[in-house]
Amino acid sequence: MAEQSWTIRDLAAAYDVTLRTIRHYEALGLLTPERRGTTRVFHQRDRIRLELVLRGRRLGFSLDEIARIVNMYDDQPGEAGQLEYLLDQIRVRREELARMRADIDQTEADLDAVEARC
Amino acid sequence: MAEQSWTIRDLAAAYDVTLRTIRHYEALGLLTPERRGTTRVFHQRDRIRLELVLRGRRLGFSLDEIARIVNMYDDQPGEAGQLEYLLDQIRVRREELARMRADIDQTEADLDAVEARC
DNA sequence: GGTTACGCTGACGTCAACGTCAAGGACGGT
DNA sequence: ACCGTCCTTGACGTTGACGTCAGCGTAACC
Repeated sequence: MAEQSWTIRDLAAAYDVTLRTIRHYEALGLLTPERRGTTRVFHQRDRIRLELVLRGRRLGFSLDEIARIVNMYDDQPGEAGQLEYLLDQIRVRREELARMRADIDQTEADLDAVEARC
Repeated sequence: MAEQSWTIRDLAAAYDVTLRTIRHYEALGLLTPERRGTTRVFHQRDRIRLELVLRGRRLGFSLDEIARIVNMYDDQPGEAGQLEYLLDQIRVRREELARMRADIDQTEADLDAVEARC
């Protein structure tokens, strides 16, 4: 069975983003579609990447940070220094996520209080 | 005992933001310091507000959204329409927070996987 | 063979969230 | 009297994340 592929328009519709956004993400190296002539051809890999990007975006990360994060998924951690760096980045992200979770908890508690006042 | 107060510099140092940021937040109505002459004088209320703003910021909300949220804490929900609107806003925020929590869970699971690969 | 639909690349515009001067007023210390 | 420190208000600059428009190519359809 041949590998499935999508046009830029397909992808934009599927994830509710604009064509410009997808092109922008490619310019930043977040997506690396195949080219047939000048036309972009997207594969499953690109869909997964886009999902990662959008999730990062919802979590408030900059596209720059997201780039570093998604590249962690692909990188073969060749050298030992690279590996160390990678694990360090993971630790940093975990800390951010943990603080976010705490912020969410606090905010929800606050919302509870506001709601109770009604 | 007199109410405690702080200068703009105190507040900036305490929350690790710039003076410009604090002035910007005042311009947007997020902070409403007292004035002694032209000089801003901050009180406990402003500290609490600033904490809310920074939490909202860490969660990726725009200052505009944050303004609406923090004002929910103060508003006396006068009319019934206002109240309805307020509760609706709370519901919307809760949904966003819930999705963020899911995103965080997913991202942490992904980080686990990346880490395990090492 | 003209129109419509889709694709591409520049390149300039926009908006939020500040950064960064410039120019000045109000203090305390020496 | 003058310095250093803190405060103020404009006002223009910057960065990120796209929006938007111009100008063009191509493939399908009628």
